[in-house]
Amino acid sequence: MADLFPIGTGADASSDPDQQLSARLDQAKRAGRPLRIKLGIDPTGSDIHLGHSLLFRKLRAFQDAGHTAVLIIGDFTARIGDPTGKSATRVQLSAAQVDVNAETYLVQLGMGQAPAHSLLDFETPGRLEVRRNSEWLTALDLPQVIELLSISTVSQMLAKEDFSNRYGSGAPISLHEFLYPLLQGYDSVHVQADLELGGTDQKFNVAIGRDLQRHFGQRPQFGMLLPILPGLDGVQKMSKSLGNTVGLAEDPLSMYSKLEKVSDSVVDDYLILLTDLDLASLPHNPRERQKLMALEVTRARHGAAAADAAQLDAAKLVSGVAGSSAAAAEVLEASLAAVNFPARAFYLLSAVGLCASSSEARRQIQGGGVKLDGEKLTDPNQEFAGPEALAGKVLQLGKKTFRRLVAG
RNA sequence: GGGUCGGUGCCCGAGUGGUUAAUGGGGGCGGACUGUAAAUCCGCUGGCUCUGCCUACGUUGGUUCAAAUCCAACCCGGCCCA
Repeated sequence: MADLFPIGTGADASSDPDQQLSARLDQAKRAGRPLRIKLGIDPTGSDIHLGHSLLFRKLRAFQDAGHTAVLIIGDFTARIGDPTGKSATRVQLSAAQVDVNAETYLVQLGMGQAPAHSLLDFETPGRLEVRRNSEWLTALDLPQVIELLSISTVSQMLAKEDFSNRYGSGAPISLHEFLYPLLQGYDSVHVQADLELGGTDQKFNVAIGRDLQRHFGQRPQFGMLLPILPGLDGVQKMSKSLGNTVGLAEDPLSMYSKLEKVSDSVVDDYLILLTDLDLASLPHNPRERQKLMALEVTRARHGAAAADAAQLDAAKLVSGVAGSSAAAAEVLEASLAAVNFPARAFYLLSAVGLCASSSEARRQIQGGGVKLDGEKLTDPNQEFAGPEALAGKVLQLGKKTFRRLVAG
């Protein structure tokens, strides 16, 4: 399912360890050294989602085959922002924000957990290097930067679709954005990567890495380009900034509920890319397929028991019997400790975190979207004297959001 | 550096002195419907324990009873020229 780059055609390709991955593997094996598999992630958000998990699953497969995963936390490049797939200049992140994000990434990848249950193997010696690219990128001086810049050309950069689109439509492109592919490529030089993993949209960046490695006298890396997972909307790629993701850290219920609602058009893609199921053996009814996919993906992350429970709970939620059902056990609790009584309904909603603001809460109540223990609230000014009147009850916003109120 | 056009709410984009928290789309959130979703229809889409008060049209000042709308300076962007 992955594309290799370069493909390695031509007369002598099959034996050239720079053109044919199998030749490189043989060579490494004879030399008794593992390959260095580079995967870079920019800690621009705080969640790893299913789109990323494709890459990590592949990286783990390399680890299990005895190779060294070189995970690069792009703490420096994140501050520039990868222009790939972007139609506007990215907001630059602060160093502190990047640090926080990087930390949560590692936890989600399984740092501190046993390899059997985690996405990456953090424990077996020699299987994982975690590097931050600020380590070497902050040390570059101007002559070195100029050297990097001299390796590529303006027309090469403008040939990249994202840049040409923006240039063509008159959107601004800052010069520093041209630096991104070069810096990412320089990462490959610094860690001496044999192979870089990435989505198919990373081909340009991987190719730049090869150019730079050659320039600095190293043998160029291979690129293994994995398909891009479509997002929940079924149209655009799964991406945090588009809000169409399923996060690995999400609880089974929300993971399942999101997945069982994806467009029919991407159900098969998810089955192929995220599960090991055989498509031919699956039911043809689209709804059945969809639910099976959601269940299987949730199982892979949370285990069969939790996934099955999530499926049951999801069914109960839509049929509207959530209040007292088993699902209620999983409902988030909200403390009334921070609420100042007497509390009016709209204030309660915002104080408990169900609505972003009290004005929004007021509107939701007026719109008929709020229930308390299954009973619709109609008056935003309805007053509650004290916590005793509310403790233990379930406050509901819309069909999917619940909070069980607890005293203290 | 010169010329020119422009910067409006999450995004796009109307509005060129006065019922303007600011038309209209998109997106989002809620409601109805359905096999979930989509599509469709309806409501909402600054904040505040709210029948009132506060903050908003790049920034800062100014003119005026009154400014997103006029003036000045500055900041930022597009295009053309250098």
